Amino acid sequence: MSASFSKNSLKYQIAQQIKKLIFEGELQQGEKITESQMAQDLGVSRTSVREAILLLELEGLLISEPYKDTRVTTISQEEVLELLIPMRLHIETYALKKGFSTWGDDTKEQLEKIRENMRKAIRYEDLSTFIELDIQLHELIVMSSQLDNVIRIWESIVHRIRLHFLYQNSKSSTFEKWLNDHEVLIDILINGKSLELAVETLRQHIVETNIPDVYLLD
Amino acid sequence: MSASFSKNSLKYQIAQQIKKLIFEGELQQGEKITESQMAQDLGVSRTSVREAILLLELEGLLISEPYKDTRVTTISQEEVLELLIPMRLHIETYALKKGFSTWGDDTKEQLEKIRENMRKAIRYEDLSTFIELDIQLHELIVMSSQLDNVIRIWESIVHRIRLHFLYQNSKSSTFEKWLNDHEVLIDILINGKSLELAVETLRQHIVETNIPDVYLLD
DNA sequence: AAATTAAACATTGTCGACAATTAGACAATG
DNA sequence: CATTGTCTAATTGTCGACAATGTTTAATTT
Repeated sequence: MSASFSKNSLKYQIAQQIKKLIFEGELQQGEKITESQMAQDLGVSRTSVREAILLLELEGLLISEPYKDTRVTTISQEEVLELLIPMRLHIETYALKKGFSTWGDDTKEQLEKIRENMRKAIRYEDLSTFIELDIQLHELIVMSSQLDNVIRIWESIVHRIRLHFLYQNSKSSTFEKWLNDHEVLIDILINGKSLELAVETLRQHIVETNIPDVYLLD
Repeated sequence: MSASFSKNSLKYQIAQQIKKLIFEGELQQGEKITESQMAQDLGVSRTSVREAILLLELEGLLISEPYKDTRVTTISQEEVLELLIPMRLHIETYALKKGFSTWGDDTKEQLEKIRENMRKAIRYEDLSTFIELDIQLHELIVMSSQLDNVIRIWESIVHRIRLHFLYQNSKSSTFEKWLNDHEVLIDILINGKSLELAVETLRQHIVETNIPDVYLLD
């Protein structure tokens, strides 16, 4: 199974740049994108931009109507909380179950690095960087499973979730709580011997960092 | 929210045709697809085929390596049973919860039609048509929710599942059981007043038709 | 003969040009 | 006055050609 994706091809790079525009708030939900304009801005052909757009459309970040336009997707909070996050939970715990036993030193080194940077982000009270690192952490867990199908589905889900949380004023009240949470999780992932404990900690972590108490009925 | 997808654009048509080749067994798992060949066969340009391939790649049916080739995806039974089907369960029950109350007469007519055709398929002992109708039934449930994001994720999941079951010798032993199952499910969907009952019946149905007893631990 | 290099081929990646479709402005019609 | 039809501009859809890359084959060297 091809572990190495084609992250360096032009269309992926373009998709990445458009993603950046979206996640940094340059492009807001519902805002229009024109292929030719984007092609000119980025100095590439429209064909490549089209492929990038198709990519992002299938990833759920953009939605385009034929002969009309392409716009940044609008996602409802309900969908995020009731559908996307539960699915994310499924995927990540599955990836951890399947991959944990094969984790090498490199994975643990990356974990260590993320923890290091998280502590830094905390010292500088840099919330956005911290959130970025949180995503990296979860990405690492999924990537380490080396299951291509899992990785892809996860990406499409997480992008949608991320897009939604962009337009939520992140409450820094929960920030304090997250700090300890991450320390515990990473410690278990690096040193823990029990897969079950790791999975359960991860599950708890996702639920607590994402789902308001109101929705915890299921 | 744009309920009408762009199912008629060329790339979707091409994607559909390639899908057909896959689901009818013309193209087997791991088999290679060449863009130019496909373009020639279908009488369209390579660009359009490329876009269709990208579509199917993101839907999980194809996997392509840059400058090398594109092949039909290989999916493990483990992924299907432990990841994809549980996610499918999530999605369909969610779609039913959200959409059920807004179902109009047209939806119920379509349900009736599917039931009709299922009975026919049974009389002729046409298993493959029956399976096709089963997919249509579930598709209808999801489509009726009119939630674009949900529909997309569902499609990508179901295509992968379908691809997998293609290469499983469908046991006709369970066939008998399915017949009654479907009658009950459709009856509740058409006449049932209780959403909860409908959801629970659907859940039961998916579990029973897809997951071998061995995997029912969760 | 085995290993290495180089040329030829097949396939995918990128591009600019042209066609098809849509939306909006504006006139013709009842 | 509302409606319908027609033009125009903007945008997306489709195409064939050429560039970049990977694979195979054949020649060359040891």
